[in-house]
Amino acid sequence: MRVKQLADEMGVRPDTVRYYTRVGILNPGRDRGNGYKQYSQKDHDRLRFALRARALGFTLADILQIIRHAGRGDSPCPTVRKLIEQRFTDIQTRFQDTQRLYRRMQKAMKAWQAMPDEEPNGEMICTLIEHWDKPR
Amino acid sequence: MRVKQLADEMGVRPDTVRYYTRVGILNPGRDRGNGYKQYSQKDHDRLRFALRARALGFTLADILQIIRHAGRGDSPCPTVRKLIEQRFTDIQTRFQDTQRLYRRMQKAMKAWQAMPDEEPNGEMICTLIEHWDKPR
DNA sequence: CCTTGACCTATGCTTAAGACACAGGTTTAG
DNA sequence: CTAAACCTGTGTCTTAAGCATAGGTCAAGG
Repeated sequence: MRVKQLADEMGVRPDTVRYYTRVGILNPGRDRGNGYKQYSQKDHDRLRFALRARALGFTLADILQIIRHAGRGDSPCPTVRKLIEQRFTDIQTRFQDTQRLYRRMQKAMKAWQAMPDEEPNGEMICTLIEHWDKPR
Repeated sequence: MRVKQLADEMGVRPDTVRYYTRVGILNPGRDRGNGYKQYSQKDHDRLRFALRARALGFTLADILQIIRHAGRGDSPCPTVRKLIEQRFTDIQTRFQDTQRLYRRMQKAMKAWQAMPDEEPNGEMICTLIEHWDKPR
């Protein structure tokens, strides 16, 4: 199986398959003759696993670590439980940051409705941005 | 004024000042003699502006565009109003994506509390991940 | 005068997860 | 047999800095 076929079956782009190959999640052989990568059923299973793990917030480095564990016969589950806690903390932080920014932007856009456009002068580049949060 | 002094005054790292210089937001001169960058009051004002704009969700490319506008004497405000709408849409999308992932992770972690660790077999790498959302 | 150590600087490389560009190879239709 | 459509591998680009490295500067001490 070649890049495009595998990508189409899993609903991703060929570049994603190539990238996962580059980082070592997939290990295709090579077609002697034209040098094209040849993906096996094992690669197919791994890609399916990787996409599910990514949808749960694991990084590709996490996924690689989990696969390596499983490859040595160990149960990867304890690692998985530990890793998802770290990723959960990360997402929590990102969520809060994004929310704060979201609200700040909303507030600014609303305040700007009542403000006129002004020309830049020596000190100020844009009064909207430089005055948006100190209306006093 | 050199890199560190400007960075300290604005509460950022020297690398941030260097990066903003690389992308063209700051334009220091050079100290003949030792070749160190020399930042002026104009750079100081620009950095202050850039940090405020970044805190409102503008990208550095946006900021550069706004500064260029102002440099030609045009009022950058119409551009600013247009750009923040685009960034607001971006953040809205990111906020929703992050929220969805946050909830998915929460759900998975809860479901996993009742699931045992299992060894990997031929098809499965980790049952937690491969079965988390189809409990039948 | 010289040296040690602390601090500072410029430059280039690395990051995450792909997207994109490009030159060339392959396959299918006519 | 050729032209078009499609596919492939490789390399570069993206954000907004963080980090490593090698070397320069400055003050204190001998």
